[in-house]
Amino acid sequence: MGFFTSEYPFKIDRKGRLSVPAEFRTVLAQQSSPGLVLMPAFGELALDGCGVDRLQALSEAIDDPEVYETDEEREEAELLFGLSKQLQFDSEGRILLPEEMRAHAGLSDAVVYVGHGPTFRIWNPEAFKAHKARIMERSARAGRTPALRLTGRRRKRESET
Amino acid sequence: MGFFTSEYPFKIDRKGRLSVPAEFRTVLAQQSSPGLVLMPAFGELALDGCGVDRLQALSEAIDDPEVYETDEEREEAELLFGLSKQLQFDSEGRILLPEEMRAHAGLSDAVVYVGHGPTFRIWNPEAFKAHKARIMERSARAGRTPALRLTGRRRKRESET
DNA sequence: CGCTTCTCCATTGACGCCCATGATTACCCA
DNA sequence: TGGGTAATCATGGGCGTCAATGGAGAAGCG
Repeated sequence: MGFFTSEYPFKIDRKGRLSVPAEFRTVLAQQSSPGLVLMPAFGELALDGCGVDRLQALSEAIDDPEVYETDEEREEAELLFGLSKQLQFDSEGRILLPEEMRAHAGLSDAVVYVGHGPTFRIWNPEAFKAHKARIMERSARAGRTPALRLTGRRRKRESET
Repeated sequence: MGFFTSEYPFKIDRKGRLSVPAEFRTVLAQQSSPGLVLMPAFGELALDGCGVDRLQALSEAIDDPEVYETDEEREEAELLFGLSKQLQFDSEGRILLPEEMRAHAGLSDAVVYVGHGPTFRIWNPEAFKAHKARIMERSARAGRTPALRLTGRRRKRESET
């Protein structure tokens, strides 16, 4: 399955329509059902997006007693399902942003799409700029170079002991 | 899977296009999806490149709760996906270098590809020359002969005891 | 009947596709 | 083995197509 990368600035038109980057659409087109899913990103002026198949998998995980360890976590996950919306593209590859989504992320006339691998995020542009700066500064202060990992630290620690 | 070796000087044409070495393309052609992935190399005037499969694996690791233990590290990884770009070859095996990439590595009209094994790097030629000299000098001063390793020291020690 | 939401069409600018060229390399055959 | 030939590669440029965006009209819903 595909994954989402890169940043794309896009405009919201006067009718509340928002084009989805062509690259994202080709990834989403590989899914079993067209369209995409949006949900609010908690604590950020942003929306989280993904394909329908991911929500299907998350839905199955809700039933798996191994996945959520506490009732609280499960309840939060259930709430997120309620806040999610499945949206279809129009013939030009646009979606109509629901009002709650625009309100949550404080979107007026522009957004930034940011690929996160299996998901992507739709940001308020100013909020994203600030977020990015904050993350970069934090990682620099921690003397760390941001890196992608294939495996966890735990495995390394085990071999050290 | 293949690996990347050697150094190749290449030109950026007036339209911002950059040929990918034929040797690299044959390695990349073995992947499940054509094209390549570029991301800025932190702290260097260079870009890191790899095949799509590698990023696919890194993408799956994002969902694994064992891999990124802290929210900070995960946020940095997500940001890196935003800074990464999936690029397709044109019919002549070239890519179109995005403006941010050129800006990060200070690329004007020439680059040097350097194979790093599972990945490769696209360098600003002057920066690479300086980098190479610095590494060689450092290893000479440390009285060390550069060497490739198959396994880490730690594991070796364990097996000795 | 008014408002929202799809469908259709238009525009413009970027990007991918095609063709061309020179140079090097690999290949073949005597 | 050596020379000739064909193939491949790096590079350049023209042009058609598609993507992003905007707007007008038709169709659904309250």
